[in-house]
Formats: sequence, structure tokens, C-alpha cells
Amino acid sequence: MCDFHEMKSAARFSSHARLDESLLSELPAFSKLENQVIGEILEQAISRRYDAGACVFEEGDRADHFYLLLDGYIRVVRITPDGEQVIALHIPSGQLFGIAKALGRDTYPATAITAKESLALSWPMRLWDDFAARYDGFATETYKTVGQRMGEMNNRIVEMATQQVEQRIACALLRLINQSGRKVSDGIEINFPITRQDLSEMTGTTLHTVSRMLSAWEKVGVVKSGRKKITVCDPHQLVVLSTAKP
DNA sequence: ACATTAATTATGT
DNA sequence: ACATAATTAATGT
Repeated sequence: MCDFHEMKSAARFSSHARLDESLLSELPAFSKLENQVIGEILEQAISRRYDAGACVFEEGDRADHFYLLLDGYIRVVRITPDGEQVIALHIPSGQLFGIAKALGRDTYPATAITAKESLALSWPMRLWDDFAARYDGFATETYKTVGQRMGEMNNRIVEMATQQVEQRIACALLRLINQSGRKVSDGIEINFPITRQDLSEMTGTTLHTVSRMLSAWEKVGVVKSGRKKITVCDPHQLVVLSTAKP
């Protein structure tokens, strides 16, 4: 649906061109606002470009900014005590992130890494309460997305506990194509570079198992994959695979 | 049913 | 040429 990053090219920001109200007016958090107030909001924002794999903020950091992803992809990551990475969820462009205040926290609960080259706006966290109070729809919309993310994570917990690896990987893939699927000739392709290691970190397996699954699925024509690229050719069949079998 | 180890091959800069 | 990613088989819990 909203292929935000495609309609507004990143080139438009990366030069220090003035930011345009129309960029924000489409977004849920700002959709109810007049262009003039959006202008005010933009004036207080800092825009910044991040390389692929760059860290926007780390778990435990004092949360002194909140962010809006204009283009690219954010991976929310937690590190286990023994140094293992777990990918909690992905954030598509157009969404707010690092909104610790909405969770009643003053530190970030997880680390945010860019999955590919990205562009984000940020505001000082002290403006959060102002935004919530002053701008109609901002609070309700952001809490809505917080709710959605919680729902997603809860689903993942159930999957982890009940389903086996094949189903978990299938579910993860389905989520990815729903959030960031790009239609191509032979199916739906994931819009950012993703490795088998990444998939294993989101499903609690090893890259080897993921590799074997993808190979097996490729033989049956459900997916097609290359280096850092996965395209789902038969989503319906994936749904079938994602539901536990007797 | 899956992880681990290890050895091998492919791919992008 | 080098590093990183992916495949594959064998072995272990």
C-alpha cells in the first residue's frame, strides 16, 4: 500500500533541501494536522542519514530523542547476556521509533540498527509531551502503533513457544512480506537486504537450518532467494506451511 | 526435531 | 584477492 519511500525519493532530503510539509501530512501521526503546524514541527526536527548497519541508538541509552523514519528500514535488536543477538521486530518507513516516553521509560528498551541506508528525523524527547498535548491525533495514533507492535511481539512469543522451526520461519517471512513486500514479476520480494543469519535471529534458530529450509522451499517453488535477497513466489503455500500440522 | 561442527563453494567489492 | 554469505554433509543432543 503505502510505498512511501518510493514516491518521495531519498535524494530529495540528502541534499540539505528544506523539508516539505507534504512528506509528513501523509503519515498517521500527523495526518490530522494543518500544513502550517507541520511546518512548525519540521523546524524543530533534525534530519540525518544513516549508512546500512548503522546504530541509531543503543539499548539502555538515555532516551533523549525520538525519531521518525522517512526512508529505509530499522531493525530493533536486543542482546542476550551471552552476546547473542535477537531481532525483536522491524520498523518500516513512515513510522515513529525510539518513543521511550510512550512506554513510560527514560532509556531505550532496545537497540535500533538500520537494515539498509536510511533517513530519519529526530526531535528532543522533551518535546514529546508538547506534541502529545498540542497536536490532535498524535497521541492516539502513536499509541495505536505501539499497540500493534506489542501485538506482533506477543504473536512471536506464542510462535516461539508452540510452533516448530519450519512454521516459525514461515511466519517470519510472511510478516516481512506484509510489512515490506515489494511486488515483482515472480512474487513478492523483501524490500531490504536480509541474510539467513538475520532470519535465524528473528526465529530463534541457526542460519544453517534457515538455509536448509529456504533451499527446500526453493525446490518446491515457494520462494526464490539469492544473496541477501528473498522473494516469496507462493504466499498462500507459505501460509499453509506456517500453520502447525498434526 | 533440531543444533553444532566443519569443510566447501559462491558472491560482491 | 579478499571478506562475507550460502550450501551441504556428518555428527551430536
